[in-house]
Amino acid sequence: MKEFKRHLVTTALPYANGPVHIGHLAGVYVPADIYVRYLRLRGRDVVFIGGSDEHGVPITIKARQAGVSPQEIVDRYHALIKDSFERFGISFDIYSRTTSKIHHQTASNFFKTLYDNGKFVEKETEQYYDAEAHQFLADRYITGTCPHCGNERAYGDQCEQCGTSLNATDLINPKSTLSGSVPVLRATKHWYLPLDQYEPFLRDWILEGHKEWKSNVYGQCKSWLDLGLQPRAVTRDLDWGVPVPIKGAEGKVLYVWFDAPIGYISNTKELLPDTWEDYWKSDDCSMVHFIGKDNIVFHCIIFPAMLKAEGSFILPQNVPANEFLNLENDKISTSRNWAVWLHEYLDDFPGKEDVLRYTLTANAPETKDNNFTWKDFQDRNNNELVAIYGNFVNRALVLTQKYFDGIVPKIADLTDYDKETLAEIALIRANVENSLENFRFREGLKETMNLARLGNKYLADTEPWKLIKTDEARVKTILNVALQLAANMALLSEPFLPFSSARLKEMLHLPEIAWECIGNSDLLTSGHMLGEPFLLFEKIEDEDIEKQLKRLADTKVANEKNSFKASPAKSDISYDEFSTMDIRVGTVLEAAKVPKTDKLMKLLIDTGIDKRTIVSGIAAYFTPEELVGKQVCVLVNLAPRKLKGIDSQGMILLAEDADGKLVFVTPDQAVMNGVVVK
RNA sequence: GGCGAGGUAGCUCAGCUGGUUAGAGCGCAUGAUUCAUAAUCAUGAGGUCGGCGGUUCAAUCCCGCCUCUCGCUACCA
Repeated sequence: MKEFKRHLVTTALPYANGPVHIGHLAGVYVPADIYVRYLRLRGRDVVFIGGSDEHGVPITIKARQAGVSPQEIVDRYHALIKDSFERFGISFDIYSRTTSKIHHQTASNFFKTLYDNGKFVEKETEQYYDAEAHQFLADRYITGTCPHCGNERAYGDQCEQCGTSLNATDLINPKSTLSGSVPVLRATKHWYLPLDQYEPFLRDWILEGHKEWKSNVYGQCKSWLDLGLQPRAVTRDLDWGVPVPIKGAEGKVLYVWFDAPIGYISNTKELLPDTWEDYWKSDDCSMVHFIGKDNIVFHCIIFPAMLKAEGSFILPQNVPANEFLNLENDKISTSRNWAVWLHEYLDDFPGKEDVLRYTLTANAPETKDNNFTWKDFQDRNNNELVAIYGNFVNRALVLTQKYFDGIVPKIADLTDYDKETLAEIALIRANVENSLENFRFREGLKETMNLARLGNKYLADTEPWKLIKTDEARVKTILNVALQLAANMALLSEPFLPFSSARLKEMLHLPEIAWECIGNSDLLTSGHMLGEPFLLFEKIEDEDIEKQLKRLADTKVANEKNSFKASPAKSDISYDEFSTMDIRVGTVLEAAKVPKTDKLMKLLIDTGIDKRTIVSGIAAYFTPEELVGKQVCVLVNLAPRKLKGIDSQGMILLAEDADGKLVFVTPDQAVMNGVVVK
């Protein structure tokens, strides 16, 4: 592995419309912080960049809902996020934000450079425009009736009732959420980054040049490249963001995914106004992006293409993306409040920052999605941190206190076993280093704990509490060795457990010692006065865990209550309008799954009028066998539509339950096919 | 459906380019021990390495098919 002069470590910018939860921590911030702390301890030149992502449509919507300005929203969450990271010991060199002046300038200049060098393609498309509010509407600003489930409050990008993703133009009766007026389609011009042109470069750089990347990252990139890249719009019609810095682009801003990664550059600039280019534009700097798997394509495909287009920046050396963390066997979800929020954890478990850091690292989703449970959190604290690490330290200190008044005793003679034990430290250190250099944090942590295990074994084998009656000189040697192990543990565990490391150093009255000294057996000199022993970790009781579990159970109950709300009645219609719908009872004659789809079923229906083909999205809930012979209600005068190449002539009526399950609306006695439903 | 990642002991995970009896931590059982927050130490039980085929002298590791989980994507009148 090439030795770099400088290191630039970035973490995904959390979106400033909500607080940070354990999923963010486990996937991005904890591993990044371990890596950075390690590099610093090795004396490497490293900058650690973080910040809030504060632009984009969801923030403007949240602001509108709360009746405040977008700035107020981002101010609130930026402050909350920044503060909780700080309390949790994520050791950013800077945690800034994309609404900063310097970011606006940087992003603006970046765009301008690409524009001036002809790196963009201009395209005109038709988008909804609100004539009353005098602006184009992002998909999220348009509501209307979902063509699938009839929800009248579906958004232009997605219906939140049935989960379908939509195009704004799909909506029935579209309405602008700004003015309530009916939007009109109008042409608008945007700039696109022609990603397709960068395909050969990306292919060579990633697929040939970075085979060492994690398999999930490499595989995802390969998948994208093999599918073929499309030009992507880098601008939007919106009034919240970085204005597009060219003439004729008034009212347009940079699309949020274009401006956000530039935030890494801006924040470095803010931190190091004079020397930032040493990190961003010098081949002897290694840049590493810590992200979650949802961000792979942005950091491995799009941002590198942007950097390449600009021309003067380096590309990331690695992008160690993690998978996702689940919570108590369920997906973490901000909207469902299914999460452990960092700021709440810090309040509920004061002084236990390292317990969460430990649990999240030991169980990090490095290779696949993992599950966080409070029981596991308690077990790892009680059985590992307390029983192995804390206990060993406590034993060494308490024995020294008891026998030698807390003064590091002098070594008489080292036995072979003593020497072997001490020699083990350097081996463990090498293993930890190797793990961390290769982004294997789980493994590094386990290795670190092996040092404490070694200490416990050493004490059990040498039994100083027995020897004290017969051979005080030997006990002095034993405790000296044990204390050296404890001191080494204080140093070795620092990247992972910085708070405990500091407390242990304090307990040992250990001065600042270089990482390279780990493995030495004279970190504490004889005659050195130790501090008062206190407990490094405390047990976590069942009631603490039960409190957290109850909170989650309450959330679940609340979610179930909220999940089903009968949608409000639609506006009145006349009988004539109703009677235009021709609904008949029909019988299913044949049913077969449509190949190459998950949900579509092709049905042949005897409507009494004729026999016709209808395609319906019910394959997930019914088998063909149970459908044949069934009587159903059919809207027969719905305009035909092609689905997967099959002409669908009508619609089967179904009721969708709160959990999405579909149920037929069917006559409760057999009737003739073709009978009218009214 | 397409693509990607994953399916290894009760739980969480290792297993690097195929090679002797498949490993670790936690949990469990038994024994030892009492300096220590009943904390530790030793020993042990426990796996048809998702299923079926194939390549090979030899496959957890390579190839094909199937199946389950997660993600991206298509589809839902």
